[in-house]
Amino acid sequence: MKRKVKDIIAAALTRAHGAGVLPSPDFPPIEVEEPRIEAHGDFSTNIAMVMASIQKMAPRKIAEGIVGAIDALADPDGLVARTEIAGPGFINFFIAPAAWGPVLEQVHAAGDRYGASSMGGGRKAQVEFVSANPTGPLHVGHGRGAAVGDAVANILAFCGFDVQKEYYINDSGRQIRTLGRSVFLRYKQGLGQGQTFPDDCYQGEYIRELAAAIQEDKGDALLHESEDEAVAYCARRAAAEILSGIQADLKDFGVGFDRWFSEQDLVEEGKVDAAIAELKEKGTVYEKDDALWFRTTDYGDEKDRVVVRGNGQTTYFASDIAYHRDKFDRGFDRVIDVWGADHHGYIPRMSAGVQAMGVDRDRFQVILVHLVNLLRSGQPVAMSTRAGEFVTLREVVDEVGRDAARFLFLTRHYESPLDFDLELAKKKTNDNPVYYVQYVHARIASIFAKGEAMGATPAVRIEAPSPGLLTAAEEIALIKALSRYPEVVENSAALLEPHRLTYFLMSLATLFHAYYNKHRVLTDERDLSQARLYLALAVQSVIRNGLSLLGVSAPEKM
RNA sequence: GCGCCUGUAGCUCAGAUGGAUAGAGCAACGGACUUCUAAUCCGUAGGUCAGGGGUUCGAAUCCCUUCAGGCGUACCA
Repeated sequence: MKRKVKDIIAAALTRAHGAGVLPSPDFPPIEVEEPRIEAHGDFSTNIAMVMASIQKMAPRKIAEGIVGAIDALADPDGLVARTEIAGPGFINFFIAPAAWGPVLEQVHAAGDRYGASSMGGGRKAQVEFVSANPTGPLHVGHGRGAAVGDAVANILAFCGFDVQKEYYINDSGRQIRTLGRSVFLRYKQGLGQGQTFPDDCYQGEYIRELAAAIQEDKGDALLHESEDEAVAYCARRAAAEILSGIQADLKDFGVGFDRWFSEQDLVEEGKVDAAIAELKEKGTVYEKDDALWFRTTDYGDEKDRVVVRGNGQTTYFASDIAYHRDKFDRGFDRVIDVWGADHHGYIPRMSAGVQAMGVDRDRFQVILVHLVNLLRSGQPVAMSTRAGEFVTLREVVDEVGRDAARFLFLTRHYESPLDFDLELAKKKTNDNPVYYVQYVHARIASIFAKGEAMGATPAVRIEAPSPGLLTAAEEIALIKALSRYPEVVENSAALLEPHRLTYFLMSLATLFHAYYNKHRVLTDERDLSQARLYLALAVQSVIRNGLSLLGVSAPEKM
């Protein structure tokens, strides 16, 4: 609808210029917004004020010229019932109530694809997210990253990008060795070789469990191997087991990946060395204090960074450069990384890496997801990663359910810290937005069940009602909201902000609940009932559509 | 110290690319179930958009600055 109003304005501008009312043919982009205040109409434009200096005319005078040019030629469908010039020069548009009808037809015609766009033009985009080290189970923070990454990927795919979802496994390097050492020490303790357990080892109970499993399997065999071999064995085995746990957790959270990318493979295939060689070739590295430094300051970083340490080992950063080299080699036009906010200092460095490889900097984007504060009835739940005491994603999902967890993770902008209250997440009331939205879907399903029992024909589902039946204020408000959906989806995609969709769904739900309480869908009048069923079905479709982009189910019954 | 993020109603938060009189939920108070699911709705009340400058027809939004909080600032990952 907004699109059509823009077209009308554009036509009016041309006509006004042709009639000599507007001296200059130089028209700025037309912006149309929906005023907050109802009295200001359904849409309004500031075009007259923006053009004032170009046309060398007073804004209100220009507005008069434009309004005068809105005639049957500019508005062939007769959408505009009335216009007015207000304030410093706004033009307000009042849409004829009957003109909203076709929006519903569009919703029904497009079905599951309503709101989809070709914005991405089939370009390849990769979203890499979660990527937690396989040194321990996923916690709630990872859950938020998973919910955000998955939703962003879904939204981009819906907007015409060819999206691939990837998980990067840090299965090489020091943390994995520490994992092996931790497990081996617990293993030795289990066999009575009790030594002190260092602070820099992983403290969690799961380490003991892994050690116990190894003991059960291998007895004391590892004690007869060299320590290096034993630690390496523990590391390999523990990492594999933890990783399969992570994979199961994500699967049960409804998050799937197209590819699990191993850092170890990257190293073994020589891609890390190749990346370093490429940097050398390009002359962006230098040696200092036995180490090899990458001149990231050339790309805006605050200091240069080491890629090869004095001891000859490559850094994590070196792997990451190689990894991103590989991503772009795989043909992605856009690479989007979802990181925990504590890694924000890493962005300039990674961006430097990408640019040094000759990739345009805006093809690489990072979404920083801020932390989750876990609460229970308003009280913080003690969490200490240090002591290995943290609440896992699985525990949370088991307690509150997958839909609640996923939806609540998306109720904030990801750069805002999120309070996640376990008790609130379980509540089945107004306080809990998940059920509030899902309830609309179930309610409408229930109306249809009732309608069929009353003998409403299936035809109501596909036939557009005759115009003029859906004129209640609540009905127009619902249709307006539905007409905004495609724009909300596009904005979500353009800004990589799924919470916009979450908020849209909550406000659509509010409108429907209000409508439901005020009007009956199933009435004695057949035509009216059909019209309202047609509207209700459109609302249900958009709710389902939006929830599915967020990875949340749309139940028929609650 | 430097860098990034945040600061909007008592609480939790929306307000992309500058628009008219600042938005929602919760909490508080008062109402609505013989009805298609009350997991709902309606109403009342609540504000120096952290403070101060600037840019312009117009600023929560852009710029500068002060303050407060969070995070980062490794030859760790």
